[in-house]
Amino acid sequence: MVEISSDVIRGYTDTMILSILWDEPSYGYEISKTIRMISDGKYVIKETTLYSAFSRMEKNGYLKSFPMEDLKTGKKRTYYSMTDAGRKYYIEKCEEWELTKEVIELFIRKEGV
Amino acid sequence: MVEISSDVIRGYTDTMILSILWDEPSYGYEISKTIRMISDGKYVIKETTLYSAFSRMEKNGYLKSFPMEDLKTGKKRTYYSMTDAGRKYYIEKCEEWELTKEVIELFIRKEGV
DNA sequence: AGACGTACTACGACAGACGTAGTACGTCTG
DNA sequence: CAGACGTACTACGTCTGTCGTAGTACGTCT
Repeated sequence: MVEISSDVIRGYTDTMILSILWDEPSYGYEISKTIRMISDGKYVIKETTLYSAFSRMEKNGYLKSFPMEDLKTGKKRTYYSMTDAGRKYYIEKCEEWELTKEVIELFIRKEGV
Repeated sequence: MVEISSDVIRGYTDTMILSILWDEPSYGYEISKTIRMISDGKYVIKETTLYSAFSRMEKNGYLKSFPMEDLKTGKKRTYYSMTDAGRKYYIEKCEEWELTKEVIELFIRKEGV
């Protein structure tokens, strides 16, 4: 069973989170469920990784947190929304990804080659 | 200028090195030049990163080092060659890469989308 | 009553990448 | 012929992101 190593994901958890926040604000638990769902269970972000990413990104000005009540349950949650800097950062990371992918693939052998 | 962040490469430097050692043994400086050449200057591995990867991989049994004279210059160099475990590891990393790439791309927006 | 899901926070460990520095030797250049 | 530069490392310490462990709190389900 091939598994994704955290060393590869490292540096892209932020991008995943921002990708989800692009359209609308959300909060921790919901984001983690969304990531699991989108990746079809192939990647499950650890809680500590998630919340440390939040505080890092808020410190860097990519996110803003605010308390809000969950629309469905009415419970108080800590929501996060993207800032303009966050959108810019996300777009840059997407460009960086294309380059990184290209470079790494120069050193990868496809199955059967 | 988009640059590759070390957090993404993290965990794939080993794979790059092994990729170069697949066909024939080589030594530090030569490997670093080869990586720079293959990636067309897009990725330049730091010396410390390279040599710490060597000792890590030798400890893990993926590489074996031996002293040998450079065929061109006749100078003594520390050569590294892949073990069977190294080849197995490299193949696994290539498979892992395919999965990782798939997952990350689910969170990446292509230019203009 | 206790398990489980939800929703966090705090603290510390770990590993890989990197910065800085130093050594040594040979070649090239002004 | 002195100094810069390329080659070929080694040693040591720092930083950062991920993750393990643990704890809190509240609601639902069985």
